[in-house]
Amino acid sequence: MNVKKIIIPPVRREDVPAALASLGIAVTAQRVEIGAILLESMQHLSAEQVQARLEADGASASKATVYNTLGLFARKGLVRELVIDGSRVFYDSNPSDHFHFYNVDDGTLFDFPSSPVTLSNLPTPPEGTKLDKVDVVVRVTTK
Amino acid sequence: MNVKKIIIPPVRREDVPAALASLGIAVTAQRVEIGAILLESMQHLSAEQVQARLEADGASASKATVYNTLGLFARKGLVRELVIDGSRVFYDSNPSDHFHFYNVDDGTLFDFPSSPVTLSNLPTPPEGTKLDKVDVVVRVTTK
DNA sequence: GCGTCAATTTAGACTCTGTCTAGACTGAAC
DNA sequence: GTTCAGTCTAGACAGAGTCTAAATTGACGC
Ligand SMILES: [Mn+2]
Ligand SMILES: [Mn+2]
Ligand SMILES: [Zn+2]
Ligand SMILES: [Zn+2]
Repeated sequence: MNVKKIIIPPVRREDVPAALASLGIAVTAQRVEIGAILLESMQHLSAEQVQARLEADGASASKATVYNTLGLFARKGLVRELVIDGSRVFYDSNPSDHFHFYNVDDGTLFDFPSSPVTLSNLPTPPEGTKLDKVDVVVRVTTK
Repeated sequence: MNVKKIIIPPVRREDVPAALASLGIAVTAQRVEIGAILLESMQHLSAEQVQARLEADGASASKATVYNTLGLFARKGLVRELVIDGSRVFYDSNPSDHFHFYNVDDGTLFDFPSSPVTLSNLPTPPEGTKLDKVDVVVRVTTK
């Protein structure tokens, strides 16, 4: 497999088990719940927000499971980890390449509108390393 | 002041008080110590690393002072806060615009070699917000 | 159905970074 | 030498995330 499989939201709840399986993620009740929450739409959720939605849905998972599951999903490429503000990590249910706006005053996080942003003349990675991913965060303040 | 004053390392220890003053930072013994450490060269240090170097230099400052001082320096534009990996913030003594490589395997952080990297067609910031800064982090793994 | 077993989940202790508070200290101004 | 605002300090506290050891799950073979 040279081209990485990508799952793009929205994914219907009933299709979540197959989506997990297609990425080699063993299906469990908790993983389906968490997957259904994330894949409902393209969004950016913290671990705490995921756990809050679980409760709201009448489901639940321990803190350890929430963290383990989000970490697993990120390693498998189902979601993308975003390090934005040092106080918590966000998980992005849109794993395709795109950039972000972050409002430092109110903490809101947006995707760039789809537009032909280009990053040119990227230097090659240092000797002995290979590119993993490029994160672009444009920080804005409320005017 | 429309163009922001920038201090570029290295700055000799004896010149640190004037550098602080020029940015409107009141000069104190602890601020000079911390400034001297950071401005010795272009580098990326965490709060913990700054405190360790203070001890190594026979100086010291409380944890609260280290954090307060780094936050103050960042607000005044002497250093730049870098959010790279969610476990701690780095302070970059090169405040001019530049991008970073981060090796996720060993935690090393490099500046891009100076090269004409360009980010084109950046969308305009969302209504009601204005651009603060653009952070580009290229994550690499050890091959 | 029943036992086995590896994978998963769990509660809660723990770690770590960073913040806060309340009092002590500093030093410039008078 | 008194005052006082700004700064510094120890240590309590908070919040995100990790770890551990035990309990649970569920697929599989019988
Ligand atoms: Mn933090
Ligand atoms: Mn963290
Ligand atoms: Zn996104
Ligand atoms: Zn840098």
